Amino acid sequence: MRQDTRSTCPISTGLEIVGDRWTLLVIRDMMFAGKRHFREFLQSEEGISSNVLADRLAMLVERGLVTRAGDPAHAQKAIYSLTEPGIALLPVIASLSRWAQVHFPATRRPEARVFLDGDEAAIAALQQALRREHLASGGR
Amino acid sequence: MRQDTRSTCPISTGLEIVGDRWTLLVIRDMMFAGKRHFREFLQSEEGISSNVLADRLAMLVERGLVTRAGDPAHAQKAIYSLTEPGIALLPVIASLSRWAQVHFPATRRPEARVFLDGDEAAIAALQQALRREHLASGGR
DNA sequence: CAGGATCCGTTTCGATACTG
DNA sequence: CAGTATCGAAACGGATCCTG
Repeated sequence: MRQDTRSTCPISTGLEIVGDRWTLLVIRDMMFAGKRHFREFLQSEEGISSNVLADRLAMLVERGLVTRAGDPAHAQKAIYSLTEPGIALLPVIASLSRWAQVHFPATRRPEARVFLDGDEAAIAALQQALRREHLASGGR
Repeated sequence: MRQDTRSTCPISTGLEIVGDRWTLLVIRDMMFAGKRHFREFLQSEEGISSNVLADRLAMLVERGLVTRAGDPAHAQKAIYSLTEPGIALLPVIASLSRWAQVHFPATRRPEARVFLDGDEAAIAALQQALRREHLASGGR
């Protein structure tokens, strides 16, 4: 029972997890802009709205890419932090970012400059920093 | 590190281009499953619907990731083919795929096995094959 | 028959007002 | 400040229809 009308593709993509319009943007903000609080994500220039942001953060926590620290019931602190699976997305985002800069330079904002893809040392260093931060703020 | 109300992130992501739910799936099918025709994309197990598929293909052609060959006005052949920017996404998809397999093995379908990330030679070879195919089927 | 357009019910989004 | 409630707008998904 291999082949019916539905043909399958020989790779899995992970797009079920990060394939929507906002999820990767939130993760990017945590990685490269050091954002930790609900309010900070709201202020990203792409302009996510609060209900969608709440939804995506909840999903990220549920799937284990992010943890939420602070009072579980009601907290006005709410610190979000990347877990290991989340941190592991760094090379993917770097790779995508480089693709965009090379093939669609027009979409690049003036301030956009970090260019990690291919720089293994820099990637590893940033990942280490994120790991340390994760541990510091309530880790795992 | 500067801060106003709209804080910006130091990298551009390319998500404006490939950040929706379907675009990367179509590209993946072209890369790894050798799909070329409208009908074939429709049959992917994720189940894209024909109106959405038509829309995404048109957008991919417009943005230059894909070309459409056949009679420009009305053709019942309609062969879609990846351009260089499209082909350049291969490492990104490979990287994402590996991430998913490592951190979310549960999402992996049994048939999913290709594992190119990190295998530079294999990536380059597949890209070469795609370039040849692109030239063969109406190139540029 | 293939590519794709059209119609329409359902889901998701986006903006903003609101609550603890 | 961290979210929720609400509601109109847009996108989706499915079926069907149209055109070579």
